[in-house]
Amino acid sequence: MILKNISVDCVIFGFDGEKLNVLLWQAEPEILENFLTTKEEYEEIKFLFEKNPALNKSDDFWGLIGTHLPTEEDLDGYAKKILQITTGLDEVYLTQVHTFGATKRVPHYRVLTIAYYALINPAYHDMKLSPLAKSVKWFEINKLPKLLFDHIDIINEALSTLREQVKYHPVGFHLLPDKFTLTELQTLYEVILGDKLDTRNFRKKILKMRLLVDTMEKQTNVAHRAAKLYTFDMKIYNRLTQEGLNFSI
Amino acid sequence: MILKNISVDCVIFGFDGEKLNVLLWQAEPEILENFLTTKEEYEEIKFLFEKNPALNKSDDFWGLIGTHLPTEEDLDGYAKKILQITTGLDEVYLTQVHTFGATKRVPHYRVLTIAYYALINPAYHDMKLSPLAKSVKWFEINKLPKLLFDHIDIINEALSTLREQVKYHPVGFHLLPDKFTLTELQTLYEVILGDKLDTRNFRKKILKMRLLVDTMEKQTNVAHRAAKLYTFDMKIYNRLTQEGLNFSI
DNA sequence: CCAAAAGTGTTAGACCTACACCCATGA
DNA sequence: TCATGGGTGTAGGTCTAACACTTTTGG
Repeated sequence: MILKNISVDCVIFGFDGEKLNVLLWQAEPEILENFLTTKEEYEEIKFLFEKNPALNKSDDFWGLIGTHLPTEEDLDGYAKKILQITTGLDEVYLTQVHTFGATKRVPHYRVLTIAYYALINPAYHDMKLSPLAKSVKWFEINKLPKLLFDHIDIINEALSTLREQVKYHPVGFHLLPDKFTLTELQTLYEVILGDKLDTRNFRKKILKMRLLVDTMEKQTNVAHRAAKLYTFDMKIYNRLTQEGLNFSI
Repeated sequence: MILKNISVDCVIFGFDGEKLNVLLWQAEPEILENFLTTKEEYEEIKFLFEKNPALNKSDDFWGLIGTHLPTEEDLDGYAKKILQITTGLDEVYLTQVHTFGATKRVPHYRVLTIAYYALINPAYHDMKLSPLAKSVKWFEINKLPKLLFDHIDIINEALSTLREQVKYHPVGFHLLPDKFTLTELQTLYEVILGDKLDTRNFRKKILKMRLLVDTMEKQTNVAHRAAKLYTFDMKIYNRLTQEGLNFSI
């Protein structure tokens, strides 16, 4: 059984070393069926999609990844499931952001959506291998396509939540590969906060936290001085996640 | 029409000058009817309440103020409406906190609840004048009664959101009367943060923000030196609400 | 004149900001 | 040897934390 008035949408952020991206899809009927446990579940809500002109295949509208919530699924668990199916990732940073519930946010039917945001590192997953490959695509956060419903509001809300979070919690690290350079970390912060940071001060502040561990490795095959690779100290990472930190550089 | 799978619950915080309190109710059928536009709406969901043993009048369980969401009500608007009916207050600080959606959070039926929290100043409203007077009561935040469902989790989540918010946004002021003393403000912060603060440092920090305006009035009828009364500067207040502030005293 | 809470300043250390040059690497 | 980005230190100003006594008021 499907809860017809309730959907879950995920704003999936990814960082490619230069830009902040969001993962969007064009949800065709056969894809939606993958999300639901039984064919009957899909039949139940099919009319919502068929009635909706913005979901015609001919259209160039994109949407957040998500579907209606099945009766027997916990809310948080289902958000996680959506992410697993879409990206193949299991241990992902995923948090509820906000519930959008204006009466007219979706035409023809009352649907509230509970928005989550996720931070993933695209390097860990080759999207081309996913069964959803044809319909899923990364978009730069400031070059978004036309979006369904109020999805632009949802993305903006998730982005401002990310910006708030990143100031006091070490969330940004979820977007990086296991080993990363200080410059990559700085670029990540600059992209999220939308501002340039001073390199020397940034490094001082980060290193003082003792959050980073020098792996003793370096970049290879770069046409300039190779940068040290760091990883982060899980103990200190977890402590800072609990206690918060002040990262208003 | 009522959305049977969706309810809205409000965690209403009040400050009496000494303690932080939460407003709870014992929702009897005749009271619930007041919240719904038509009698038919109540009939639709009556069975949910009748089936629920925790809602027998004989019981000493209390719950958060809230009901199921009607189809034609915007989510935010309805949370505001609940608050209006309960407290008579109109211009109230009200924010969405979190949506609780575990499958078994309510027995017999799947109900997700969207939790809001509100900050009000009880001095502005005599609860005894409300038609809900018999069923509504303030409880100290650390002397809560037995609570329905997962309402204790909801209160805890709202409280930790309040604690986070208060560090970087001037939300605490909503809990104070128009004119207040610096000691009252300090007590409020101490109660919310659950910690003692240094009086001299607190005053320096607050006054440096230029957020407070000296009304040139003083307390009367106190058996000690009368304290100055302050109000706050709405322009600076609004700016700080936008930009955030650092109140980690 | 007593009890009770209001009100006030200084100092030492930590932290933040601004700023410019040399270093290592591959092509 | 050149182009490219990696890596480093200092000084001045601001903010924070710790700390104790005098003032005003009503009873």
